[in-house]
Formats: sequence, C-alpha cells, structure tokens
Amino acid sequence: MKKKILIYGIALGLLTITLKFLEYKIFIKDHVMDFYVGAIAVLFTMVGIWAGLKLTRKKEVIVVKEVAVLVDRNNFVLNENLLKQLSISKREHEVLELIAGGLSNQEIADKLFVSLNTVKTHSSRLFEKLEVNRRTQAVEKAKSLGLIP
Amino acid sequence: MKKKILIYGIALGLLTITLKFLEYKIFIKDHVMDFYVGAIAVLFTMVGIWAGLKLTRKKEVIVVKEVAVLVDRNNFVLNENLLKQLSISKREHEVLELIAGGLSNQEIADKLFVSLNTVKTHSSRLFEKLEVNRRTQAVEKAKSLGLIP
DNA sequence: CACAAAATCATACTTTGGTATGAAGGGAAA
DNA sequence: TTTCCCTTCATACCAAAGTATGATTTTGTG
Repeated sequence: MKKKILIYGIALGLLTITLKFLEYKIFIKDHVMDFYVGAIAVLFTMVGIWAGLKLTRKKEVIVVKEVAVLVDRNNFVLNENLLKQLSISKREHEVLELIAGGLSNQEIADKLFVSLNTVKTHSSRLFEKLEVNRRTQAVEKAKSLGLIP
Repeated sequence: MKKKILIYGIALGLLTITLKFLEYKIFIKDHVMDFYVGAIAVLFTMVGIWAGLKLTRKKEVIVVKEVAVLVDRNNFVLNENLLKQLSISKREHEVLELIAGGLSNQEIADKLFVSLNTVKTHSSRLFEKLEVNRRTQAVEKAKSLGLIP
C-alpha cells in the first residue's frame, strides 16, 4: 500500500511535469490554447476514469453481496459456509460468477482489470476445488451447491 | 491506518513541494495559467471519476436483471414455439441440453453415438442460431429463453 | 418419387481453455 | 517482524472448442 501510494504520487508528479513542459513549449511558440486545453481535459478525464474504476473495484464486491441478499428473496441463499469449506477465495468466486455469466477468460480479465493469465490461474484453482475439469461443469456444480444463483 | 494516512500526506506534501519548486525555478511566469490548468485538471478528473462510477452502476443493473430471470427457472415450460422460430432441430436441442449438462464435445459424441465432428457441426449451427460464440453463452441464453430448464 | 431439411462425417485451421510451475508482492495475524 | 494466504503474472505446452467448407446419407412430406 505504501508503494502504491508512492507510485501514484510519482505518476501524478510526472504527469504534471509533462503538462508543464507542454504548456511552456506550446504556449510560447504557438499561442494555441485549444489543443492544449483539450489535451488536458482528455488526459485527466482518462486519469479520472481509471482512478474511479480502480478505487471502486473493491466496492463492487460489496455490491455482489447485496445482490446475493436480493436473490435470497427468490429463494437463493449463498452457501458461504461451503464456500469457506472449499476454501474458495473471494476472487475465485467472482471469477466463477463471471464464468457462469458466459464470459470468456479474456472478457473476465478485462472486466476485473487483471491479465488473462491471472484469470486462468483463478479458474484453474477453482476447478480443482470444485473437482471439475471444465467451466461448464463448474457452473453446473456451483449452481447445485448454491455457490451461485 | 494511521501510517497510511501519514504516508499519503507526506507523499502529497512532497508532490506539492516539488511542484512549487518547479514553479519557481523553471516556470516563473503565468500564475494565472497555472490556476487555470489546475482547475481544468481537477474538473476533468472529477468528471472522469464520475463517469467511472456511472459505468460501474450500470453493471449492477445488469446483474439485477439476471437475478430477475432467475425467478422463472423453477417451473420450466419448454418454449417449443421459439424453438421452431429459431429453427433449432431436435438433434441440436439434444446437444444443447448435454452442453448445459457440462459435457465435453467428446462425451456428447459418445453419448449420442456420433463422431466428434458431428457434435461440433451441431453445436456450431446452434451457436449461430442462438447468436452466441461459446457454449457457456449458449447455456445462459437458452436458459433465459426457456429452451432448457 | 422427388425435394428439402436433417443428420452425418471429414479435413484443415484458428482460437480458447486448462495445466504445470515458478515467482513476486501485499495484507493480516501471530 | 515473520509467516501464511491471496492475488497477480509469466512462460510453455497440450487439450478442447469453434469455424469453414464440402460431401454423403437419412428422413419426412407433398
């Protein structure tokens, strides 16, 4: 966490310096502000989106729990006990849900902001714990065990 | 937690100091510009974060919709009409059910006493008709459409 | 019967999935 | 601080899935 914050800080610093540099160069030479302002806007919008998604990623997990409660009304109860018994981690469960949603590994990776390899690792461990060989089997078993709706 | 806050504060402080330093040493003029640029940056960062949050919220909505579909899964009625409408053949439907059961193409081939290639052909046609690319998606869609329990 | 729709299979490829193994870093608890 | 678990990622390799195309055989229906 320390390093993350540090890296964020440094990144922001570098960004600012770059902007300053741009400001100096373009402003002095061309006096064209439109491009400059536009660039800043786009850049910081992207930074903002990125930061927003990154920061809210963990909140999505909470959302998932809320969904679980919602489903409860339609007689689905997340079998958290079994989840612990099988030592299925939070991330693995997340991947499981997305697999059940019909997503490919690549799509899951994009959605969770991790690499394809990471998704493969998660799903592979998941399959071990569920004692299955394929994702379709995993979905079947997980549904029957009440691990997913 | 205190440590994190402290480090974060120090990082920000260093950043600010760096910026001030740069400001005075390299870019000596146009403090008005600085303020302007800073305002834009902050503004669009916030816009970005807001956009990011918006995007995240839409995902929640999708999840809720999936939950809604769940309710109908208990009493299942085969939607034969739709089956004909999509011109899904008997064999294709059979394959679909086995796919949903988590079987591999090879296992399906063995169970139906046909070759692996035949199963591939059937499933491929099926995916076309269901407008999906993968078996997991096919299962999801077929269930929501009432083509399989 | 004739004709169309289904069902079967093959060959050849491309894309995903899944396994094995090793490794690095963060977080939480002892 | 050290240890353990979780998460992340990489590389390499093999298996399964899916696509494209073309061909032959059944089968049901007018």
